[in-house]
Amino acid sequence: MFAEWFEAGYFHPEAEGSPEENFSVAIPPPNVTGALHMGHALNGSMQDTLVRMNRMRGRNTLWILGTDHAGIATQAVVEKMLRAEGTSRQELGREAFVERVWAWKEEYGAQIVEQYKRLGASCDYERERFTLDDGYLKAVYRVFKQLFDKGYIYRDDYMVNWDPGTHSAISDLEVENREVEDVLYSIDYPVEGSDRVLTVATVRPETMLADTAVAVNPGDERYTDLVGGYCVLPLVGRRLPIIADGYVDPEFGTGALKITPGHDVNDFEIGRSHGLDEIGVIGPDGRMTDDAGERFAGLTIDQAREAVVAALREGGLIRSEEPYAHSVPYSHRSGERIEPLISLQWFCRMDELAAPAIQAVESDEVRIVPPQWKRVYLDWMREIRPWCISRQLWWGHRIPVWYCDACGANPRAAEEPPERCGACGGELRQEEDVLDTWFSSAIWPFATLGWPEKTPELRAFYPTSFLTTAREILFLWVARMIMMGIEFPGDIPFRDVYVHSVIQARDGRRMSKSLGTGIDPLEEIDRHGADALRFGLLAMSSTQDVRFSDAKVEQGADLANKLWNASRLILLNVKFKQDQSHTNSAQDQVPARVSPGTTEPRPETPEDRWILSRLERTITSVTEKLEAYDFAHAAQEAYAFFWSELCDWYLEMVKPRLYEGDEAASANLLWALERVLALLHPMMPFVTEEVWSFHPARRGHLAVHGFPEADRSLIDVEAEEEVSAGIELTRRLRAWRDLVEAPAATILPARAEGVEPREFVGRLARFAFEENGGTPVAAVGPVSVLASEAIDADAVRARVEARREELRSEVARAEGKLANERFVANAPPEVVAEEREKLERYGAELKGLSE
RNA sequence: GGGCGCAUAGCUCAGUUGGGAGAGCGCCAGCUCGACAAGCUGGAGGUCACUGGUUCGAGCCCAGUUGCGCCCACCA
Repeated sequence: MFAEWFEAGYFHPEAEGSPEENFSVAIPPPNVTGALHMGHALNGSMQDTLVRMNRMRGRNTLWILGTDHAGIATQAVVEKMLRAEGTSRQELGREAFVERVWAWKEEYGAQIVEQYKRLGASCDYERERFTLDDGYLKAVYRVFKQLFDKGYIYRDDYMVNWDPGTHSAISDLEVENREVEDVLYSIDYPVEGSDRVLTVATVRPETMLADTAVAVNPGDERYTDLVGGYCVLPLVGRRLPIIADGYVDPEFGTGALKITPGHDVNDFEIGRSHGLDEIGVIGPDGRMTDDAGERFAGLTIDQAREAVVAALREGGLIRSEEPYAHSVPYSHRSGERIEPLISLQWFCRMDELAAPAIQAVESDEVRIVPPQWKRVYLDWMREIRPWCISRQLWWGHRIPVWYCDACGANPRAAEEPPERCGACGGELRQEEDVLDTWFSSAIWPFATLGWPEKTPELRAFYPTSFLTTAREILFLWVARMIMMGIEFPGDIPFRDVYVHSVIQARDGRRMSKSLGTGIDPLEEIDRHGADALRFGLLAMSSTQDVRFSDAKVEQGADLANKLWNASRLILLNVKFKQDQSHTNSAQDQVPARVSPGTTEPRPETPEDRWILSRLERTITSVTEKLEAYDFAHAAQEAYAFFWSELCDWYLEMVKPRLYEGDEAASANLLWALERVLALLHPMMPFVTEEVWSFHPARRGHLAVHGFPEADRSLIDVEAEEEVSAGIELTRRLRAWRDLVEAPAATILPARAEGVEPREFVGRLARFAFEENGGTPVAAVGPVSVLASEAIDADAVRARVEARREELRSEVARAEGKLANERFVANAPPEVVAEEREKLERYGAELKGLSE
């Protein structure tokens, strides 16, 4: 089925028309390292549903597909492979290593794309992009150069999150804080020229080797006299100025704080404002440097901590040790503890870029749904800090900056490698570092369309229509796309951002590979089918996080099955000229493929008018839900209409007519089936397309069939009321016979009092309505059940008594309400009227039963 | 420390503006009804976390309490 769509070119639109009239989506690019996980499956199902709906509406629709080179993740995978081979990236050298990664990408990178096809995703597979392909690289370099020229990009020695695992700086957003139990050491620092000591507290005694000051609060009278003096750093002997800084909390510990500008973010800030020395004792490899002193150099951090503590203990300088729970930064990428250290990195100033991106969301030009995320976005953007964009990796976009070692001219950025130094003509050397992966992701919506070239695709499909995303990348990715979109192509990258919920594991934990809690969507597809998984995911999605529900996937599978079976009933029995020549002999009882025709509704009976009316209401409602990104209710409403109203009721109502060859019934069934298939197709493309292939009105694929638009003229309130009443009566009659334990197959005699019920009532409830004669034994609504051998008199009496009880309490309830003067006075008149009507109705029934 | 969210049937979740608590699954009973037992029919099952308030009326609004979850954050 997928191949048919694909080969027909439905997913590959011409680059025509304007973004306003077209519909386009840029897929959040999966990592090349990845396999389809449940997040992709959910996200993909949502996007495909809207993409297919809009394509069916006849809009020129593009769903751009591609993958992300995912710098750190991919490099790590290949490095692991090299280790298994007994070699390393250092041994291979940069060029050979990068070649290996490319080779790896060529071999495995296509996997995830194939998996999207299994899900049924109607992406444009012919326009697939990769964040490192040639055109994309050009776009990245153009962006870098322009930001550089504007002065936003600069190089600085600054405190960064150093990840000893990946040997690279990483951004604040890639750091996760974990609660950790550490030991808080209190250490005495002797005051110079005095026998006093300042006691400082730290969980990281090894960093004391890099201390360059001790700070106290300026208002702290205990230490006023010491400010301006010095401490002597134990083990090292360095003189540490005692400084005053408002940052220090006098309430915490002794109120004295050791300052380590080289290894602590706060201390770094304090150090810069006081002009303190910055000493680094921990190297990029996570080991102590020579500056830590002979005694400690070369030790790992843990070893150094032990050694420092031992040495301090020996000197009697540790005043106390106590357990201390606090949060510690860990690398989201490698899982190792982050070392804050000072390092020469490239940064991008964000203030100017953020301002219009804040404005765009404030004004709802970019609409964030659900709306609570708007504030989260705005709060973060208003506090935005410079972005460290360099990474000490080899896999990625090498920063397009060149240095001249000969004359030491200022580094220059260029889109193409410059030949020679502009100043002295000397050889140039390109920056070794690569860009943060998110730097290239940030330009995804327009770089994939060919920017900076003025391509037809860019003209036709930018800005894109919407973005679905998990909230965890709201800052990491979404915010940056908005900034870059406004800065470069000059327009927001998408109108709507839909932040979807997270599907958790069955036990409520996070789905994660490392926890072993992941559920593989491909296995679910194997087991239940892609349609079932899609339906299940849409139906279980919500505004809040939800646990993965096997039941919802099974509900989807059941729906697919029901669609097939109900269609079989309709298509095998409907009166329509069938072409037997295409009989599919491979499958038993599968209806023949039939020649094309057209369907039109033919509302002749109230039942016809009822189902047609209900169908139009369902179309309206499901469409509204989909447009509001309320996939769960859209899916479940479509399910409920099809299953309950169409199958359980209408099909049963019209069976006799269908078997007799009633043309109106046939026409209505074909019409309803066509519209239901089209309505469900965006959510469940495979089974609907398959069933459609047997529909006599078939013209071409359902994938490009018109999406149903509700026809208000078919809404019929009168028929809805009449048939609803018949359904209600049928239900009550069935319940009644069950309660009196009437044999299921027996047709019971009854008499209609007043209005004759619709024909289906007697048939479906298995009652025969007689004109006269018989002894009434019970009243069910307007129906008197007549005595017969099949009915046990005691059971009837019990049933009638039970009903009396029900009615008495209902009457009492209504009377109580109406006796309350304040209710009658204050409640809206229609509510009061309703209550009066109930009292009357129940009262009448009770009276009837008592006679 | 700040922000956001969640507690409703055995389970997973809905519940639009305040006017008799719903779905799917599970459970019980019945059913070879000319599509479907992956089905059909009927049924049982709820102190809407707790306390107080507003209101004629509260699952829904307000205040507080308890228990969970997530995000952000530079107290050693």
